[in-house]
Amino acid sequence: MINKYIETLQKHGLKRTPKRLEVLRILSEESAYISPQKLHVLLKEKFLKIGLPTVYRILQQFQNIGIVTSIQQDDNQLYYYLCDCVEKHHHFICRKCHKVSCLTYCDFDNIKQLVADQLDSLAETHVLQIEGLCKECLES
Amino acid sequence: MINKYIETLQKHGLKRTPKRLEVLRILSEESAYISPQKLHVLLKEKFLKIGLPTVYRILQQFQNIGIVTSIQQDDNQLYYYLCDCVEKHHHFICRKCHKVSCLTYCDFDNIKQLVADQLDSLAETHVLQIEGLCKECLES
DNA sequence: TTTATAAACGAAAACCATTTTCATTTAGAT
DNA sequence: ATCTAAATGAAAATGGTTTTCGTTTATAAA
Repeated sequence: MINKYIETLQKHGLKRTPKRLEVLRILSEESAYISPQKLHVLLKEKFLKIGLPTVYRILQQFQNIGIVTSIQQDDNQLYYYLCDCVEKHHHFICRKCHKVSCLTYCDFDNIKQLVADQLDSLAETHVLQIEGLCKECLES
Repeated sequence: MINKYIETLQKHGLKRTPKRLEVLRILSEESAYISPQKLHVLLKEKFLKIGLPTVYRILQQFQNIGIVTSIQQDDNQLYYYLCDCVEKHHHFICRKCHKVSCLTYCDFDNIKQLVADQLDSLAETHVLQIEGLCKECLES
């Protein structure tokens, strides 16, 4: 599974460095979104010397090449999660455990049409963030 | 038009201060989203002494009582715009002139159902941000 | 395998939006 | 007119994120 991401790295001219690989490993084993700070703590378990700027750089690069997505929570902080995003879809985020789940849903074609009809405007991008309680958190 | 917002202020126990009224006036004459910094500059044209913390406090309070909405742009900054939001709807934002337009559209009922069906989860909130080019910016 | 080079990285500081603290002022009720 | 909680200004603090720059490393070519 990680191999697919490594290919994406190389396709975009990003070198295959130990730190990038470890970030991929951590993110792929994590079902919840994660803060750069927490990722930094996890990375320090493996690397004696790794700075927070490196973590930020890696996350930004990964976001640029489309293998991570960032979300902004109410605390005005960025969080990140891994998603290949091959097909258009959205994510459901549990506000309690922070788990991110893919939702087979995207209404952008409809939205584009409505924006054209109602506003004579051109919709180019959209971001949909859905939050609530996941199955496990509902049961507990 | 502003009167409605003033009522909302008082309904929520916020005093009718000159600075809050001026913020309402500026926002109601502004069709684009605005940064706290720019709002501060505009407010200083009328008030000799007004601090940035006051601007932030007013915007947060207005957001709490539902008369302004905040959005986060790629520069990691918060911007604000006025909207009464009486009915469920979303906004279209022009990425060039930053104008905010209401769009008669909300698919949340459907989303709730899909989240229940696909994930056995409960969708509680959603944020949809639609960006593109408005009519004027398309023509120019 | 060695070498060359651009990319990656660490350390430290800078940046800057936002928040907090606290003393003073003010809006609105009595 | 008086009172009191809310609002505000000033200054500093906070803290997430970015920049700078010198050093190291991944990778391709020799």
